[in-house]
Amino acid sequence: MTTTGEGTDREVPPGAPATAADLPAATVRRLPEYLRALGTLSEAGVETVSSETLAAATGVNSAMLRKDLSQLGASGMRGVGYNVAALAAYIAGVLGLTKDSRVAIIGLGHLGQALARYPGFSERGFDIVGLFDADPGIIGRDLDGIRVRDVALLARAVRDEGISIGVIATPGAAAQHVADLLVDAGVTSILNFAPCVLAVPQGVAVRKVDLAVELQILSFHEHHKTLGRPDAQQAAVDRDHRLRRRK
Amino acid sequence: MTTTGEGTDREVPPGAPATAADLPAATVRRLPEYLRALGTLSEAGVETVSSETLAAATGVNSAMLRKDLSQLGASGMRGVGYNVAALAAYIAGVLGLTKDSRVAIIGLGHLGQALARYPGFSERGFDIVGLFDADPGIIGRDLDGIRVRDVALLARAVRDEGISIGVIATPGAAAQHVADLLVDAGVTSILNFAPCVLAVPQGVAVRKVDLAVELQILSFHEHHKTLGRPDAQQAAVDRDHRLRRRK
DNA sequence: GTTTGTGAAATATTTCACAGCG
DNA sequence: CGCTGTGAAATATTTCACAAAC
Repeated sequence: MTTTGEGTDREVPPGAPATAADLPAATVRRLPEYLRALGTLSEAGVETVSSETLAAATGVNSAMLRKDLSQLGASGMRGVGYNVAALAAYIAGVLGLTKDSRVAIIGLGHLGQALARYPGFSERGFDIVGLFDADPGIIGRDLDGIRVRDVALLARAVRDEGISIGVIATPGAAAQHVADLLVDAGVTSILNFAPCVLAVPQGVAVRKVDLAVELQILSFHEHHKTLGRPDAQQAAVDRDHRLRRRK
Repeated sequence: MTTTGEGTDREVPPGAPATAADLPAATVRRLPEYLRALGTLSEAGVETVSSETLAAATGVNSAMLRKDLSQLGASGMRGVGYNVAALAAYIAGVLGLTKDSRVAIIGLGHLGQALARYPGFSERGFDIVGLFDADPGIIGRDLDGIRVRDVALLARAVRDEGISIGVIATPGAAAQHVADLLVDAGVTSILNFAPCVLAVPQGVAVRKVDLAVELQILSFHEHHKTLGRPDAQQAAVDRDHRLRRRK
């Protein structure tokens, strides 16, 4: 068996499994996908799922899925599959989603405002409790019941309101300054939408999302598709096209 | 043009270098970062940059940067570094950014509206020329001079208006249908913000951005930081903290 | 002297393929 | 039987380290 060797049987303690501390980064990236697919299955009333089916729903290879789960310490039943509800709860525990996290968004231009109103955050356990901007024209504005505050008040709010995640949606030029404020206030998880690399101390996790970068990567593929082939291979595309739809 | 052709051999044709077709995916992901950093340097009046400096500005190892560039076919000067302007032009060529791409956004809820107004797209060569939604309450609305059309008109618009990239910002339930419409209309590059896996035929490139997933990954790190250590190691964090800022 | 370009080593990640459990 | 769990093989990616170019 994996590790956890102990007592009579694999009763998973509420918090998180003993092992989960140093999962491969690639595995961690996939866990939220698994969780989402499990949620869909659960809503559909499915109680058990095979690695093959769950892998198809998340776009990965089934062996990789099994390996990911076994590294987590989760377990299925041979010949049967995984219990959907139990597995979802287990993954949620590993991801630390058993209680909601409190999030601040800094920078309320178009993107920041959209993020502040994005329902997917609260649906998945992230409470947006603070909105901050430096622009007097934006400070004081009300977004879905939350008032935008002066970024000068950020540090205190982080401490007083238990904010653990900062989302930076400012222009690139302001992003490093905001990151410094967040770090000084004790935030160790940052999601950065500004198009720049942030310097932060060891121990602070930063994830970067750059929307234009995604388009540029698509542009690369587009460019080399039309470049590499005059027009061929379109047949194969059309042929496969009817295989999609439904899991 | 791209390489500033040198004499007899390796005259790179305007479009892209001879080699660029099958770059490692990891390299392609980094090219937009390099390009952005080069743009910043260029604006600052810098003419030449070493792999060490450019790597620092993009958060990668300098050897990897050099390997990436040499795989592209780009070249620097030993003892000197890379010409900023030439390298930027070269990478832009490889990414197919020499001419603007035409983009449609489907789904104009909060996120879609923010994307439609996001200045970073047009700044980096992506023209948003079509906005589509299925909601009669949104169709007809005007966003920064572009009118939102009925999604039923999508296929024709793709063909008539030379749209090559589709951005899906609908709820998950509608995303696969929209993807099918796009694919049927001939779009082969899709950026998907909906929280679901899209099935598309071979030859269609899909990139997925799920904002909640990013927060969940941060949650994992946060969870296992506070879990693994009662409170230690904060000293090291604070010590390093003053090393940031400025490259 | 500095910095590129790159083999070779080290890691990380994915896939195969099958023993073994339920 | 079908399906999990996992060694071992295959790939992919990153880092090291140094010779060659300027």
